[in-house]
Amino acid sequence: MLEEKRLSARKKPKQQRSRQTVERILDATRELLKSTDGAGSARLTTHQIARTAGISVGSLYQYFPNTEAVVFEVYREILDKVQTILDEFDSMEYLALPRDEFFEILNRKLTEAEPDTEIVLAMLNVSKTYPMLQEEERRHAERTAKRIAAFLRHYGSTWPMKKLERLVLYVFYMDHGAWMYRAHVDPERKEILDWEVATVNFVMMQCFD
Amino acid sequence: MLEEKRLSARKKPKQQRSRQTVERILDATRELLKSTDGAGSARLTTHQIARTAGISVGSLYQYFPNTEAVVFEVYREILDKVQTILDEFDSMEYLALPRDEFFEILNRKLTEAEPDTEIVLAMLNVSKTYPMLQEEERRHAERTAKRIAAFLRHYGSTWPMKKLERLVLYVFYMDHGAWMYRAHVDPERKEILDWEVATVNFVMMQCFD
Amino acid sequence: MLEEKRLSARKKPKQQRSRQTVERILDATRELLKSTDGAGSARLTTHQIARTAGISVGSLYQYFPNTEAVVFEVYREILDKVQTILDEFDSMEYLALPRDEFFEILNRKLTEAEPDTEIVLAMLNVSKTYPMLQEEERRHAERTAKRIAAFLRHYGSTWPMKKLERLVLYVFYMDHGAWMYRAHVDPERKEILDWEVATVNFVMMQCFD
Amino acid sequence: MLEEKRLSARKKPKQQRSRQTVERILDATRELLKSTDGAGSARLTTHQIARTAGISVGSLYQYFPNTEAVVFEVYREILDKVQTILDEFDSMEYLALPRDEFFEILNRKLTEAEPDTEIVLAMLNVSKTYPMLQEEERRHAERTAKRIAAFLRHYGSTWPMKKLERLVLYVFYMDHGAWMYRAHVDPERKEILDWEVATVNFVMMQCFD
DNA sequence: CATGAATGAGGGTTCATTCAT
DNA sequence: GATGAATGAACCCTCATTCAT
Repeated sequence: MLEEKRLSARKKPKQQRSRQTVERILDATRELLKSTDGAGSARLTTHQIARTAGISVGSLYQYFPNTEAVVFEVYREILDKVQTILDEFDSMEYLALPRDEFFEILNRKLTEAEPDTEIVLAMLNVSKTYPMLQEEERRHAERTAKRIAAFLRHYGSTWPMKKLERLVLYVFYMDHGAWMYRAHVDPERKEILDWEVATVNFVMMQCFD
Repeated sequence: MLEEKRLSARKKPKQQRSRQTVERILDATRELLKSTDGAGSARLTTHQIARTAGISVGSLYQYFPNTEAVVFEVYREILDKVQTILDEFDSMEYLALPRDEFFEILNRKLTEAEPDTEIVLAMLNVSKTYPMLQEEERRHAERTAKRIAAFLRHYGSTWPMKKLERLVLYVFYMDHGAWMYRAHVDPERKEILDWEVATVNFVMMQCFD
Repeated sequence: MLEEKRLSARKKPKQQRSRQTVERILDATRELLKSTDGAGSARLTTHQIARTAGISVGSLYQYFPNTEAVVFEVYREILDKVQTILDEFDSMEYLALPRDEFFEILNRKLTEAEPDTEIVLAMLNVSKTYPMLQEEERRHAERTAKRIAAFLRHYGSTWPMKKLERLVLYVFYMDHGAWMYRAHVDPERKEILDWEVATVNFVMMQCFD
Repeated sequence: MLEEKRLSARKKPKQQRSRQTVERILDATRELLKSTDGAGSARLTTHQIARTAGISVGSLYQYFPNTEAVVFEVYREILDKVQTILDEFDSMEYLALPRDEFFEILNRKLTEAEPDTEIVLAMLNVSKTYPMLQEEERRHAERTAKRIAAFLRHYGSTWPMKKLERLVLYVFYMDHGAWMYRAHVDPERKEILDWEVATVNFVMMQCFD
């Protein structure tokens, strides 16, 4: 009875035209999210998105069951990039590297995964107002923590797995803060990147003491 | 065109009864913010607040020009506590302490400034949906950064002032992340506190290298 | 989680003004139901009702949680009249009458309970499109059947109670048809009344064979 | 201004494929009507019908100008069966039967005309929401009443024709009620059939007194 | 002052219908 | 012919804000 609110796309676009429409919707959403500049209302409306995308509301609803689903799609694309990077490092080639080098490269890659700082921040903000996004965020955090914890184990940490996961999770959330800093204060300056990497390294390396 | 929205209370409550009403409104707001559990979207409505406060909407508008102003007031009280602490430490007495002890005490005090974790987190969340709150948050961050940067200077950092301020700001935002970690993952476990203090210290102390 | 859709009024009107508003809403609803002439779309909209009542949609929602609730209220007033009549007959005074007289009077009273044929018919029609109204209708039917079955028992029918209830229910639904006849075909002509009473009597009296 | 809505099929399907498509549409509609279970609101949507029929909306509009027309077609097929039965009885062969036997057979045939109880009831329900269906229903009722009245005349009733027609019409509508009873209360139990036949007989036979 | 009734713009969503491919 | 993408009017409902009492 309690019909689960769908987030998945409603309809698989079959024709060329519709694939374009979906892309336009996602683009418009990204644009709007950015335009709020990390400072914004954090709530998009279907009409807004449709207007920006140059389509009608009806069209939006052909492909997405609700606003949240649109935002969800945009978000998932961002999160997927992170998982892809982790997949890449989860290989003989990388895991053979010396510990410090491995994490140095990994962390740098993750930090630079999404070049569009504004949109990541906007996502973190809006996610607060969409319950399903919150959940996805949390799931993503946990999955990521698990995988990085495994890397730490591989490199010889003797901490129990659960504790390792919590540590990574802590780094993960802490890093949200770094995003805010970047967006609000210092979108260009290089020093933040170094600070960030240094901090992440410092915290993570505790597990080898 | 862009009519500046008023945030200050409409009238200064002078009589006993009025001050009581204002206080009831603020209490209700705090209560509602907390009840969102740090996870919620937390758009408050004027009716909600009024009902919780046991007054009528009309009365609410006697004292506040709009919802944002109410939330703003609550927020300002929280932020003020931080400034008060900084005032306290900005004195001969404290500044005579040894460096490590000074920052140890300061950081601990700041961390414990607002005992009500839930409400701070709720505020961080809702602030995203109220532009004026965002601004206030930013102003607060900068003011605080300036003052702590001054402390770091006092204790001998040779970094340029601007860079010091950025460093503190970085710590400041990073700490937001720690709040989220606490709320989402680990409201009880003690280890987070140690990690947090260690991290903050690590980052800050860079300016003395 | 599955928040039961409310049908009860939202707010008890406290001031004179609001009681008027509620009355205006109900009047408008009745008017609209009738104006469809038993032939109509069978679906009212909130805007329609509000416009007809000369108020704003918002006001409607102050007193009713949704359109269905408004219609429900109108309906309940009609059904209540029937229950009131049954209450009246459930008394020493009436139950002492001879059988044929008792049912003769009862049936005539029930038939004439709601003088506004059109609105009863409209209700029967719209109820199809509002699940909660359907339920109420059914509840009403069963309650009524039970009560009249008890009367039949009192007058000596030896049929089992359940069967008696079914018989009355049958009469009840059959009579819906008579309403349609009246509304569609013959709003004035007296003969229908006699036919109706005769039919009802004929069917009911079977239980005394 | 009041542009008359077309109900007839847009094109006469001549080719094999087209007739098949039309048939699929009608089947889908019947299926959907039944699935509302006699209790449902039963506003069908064009997309629903098309999907169920396994065709595209566009195709549906090739053959029917709008949803109402589709339902209309389904309805007409049901009503036509009744007329066909009446045609059959309007013949020397049947009219030579004794009165009681004639009506006995006729009523039984009519009752069993449409074996699909659910769909008849669904139609009675949805017809309320389509003005043109209502009209058709009424036309059908009047036509049928005229014909049966003629039978009654043939068998010697001395009532004026108009009055006879009204009587049959009354029986006709009353019987709608019986359908509802069956659907809501007692889909299995045999007693209802006997009650129904008895009632119809009782009412009709009045015209021979 | 306090109350709560009234307002209506605006957001979410559906669906009949048209039309380019 | 068939397809399904696109449209937008229309419905439902909420909530900030005003104002008569």
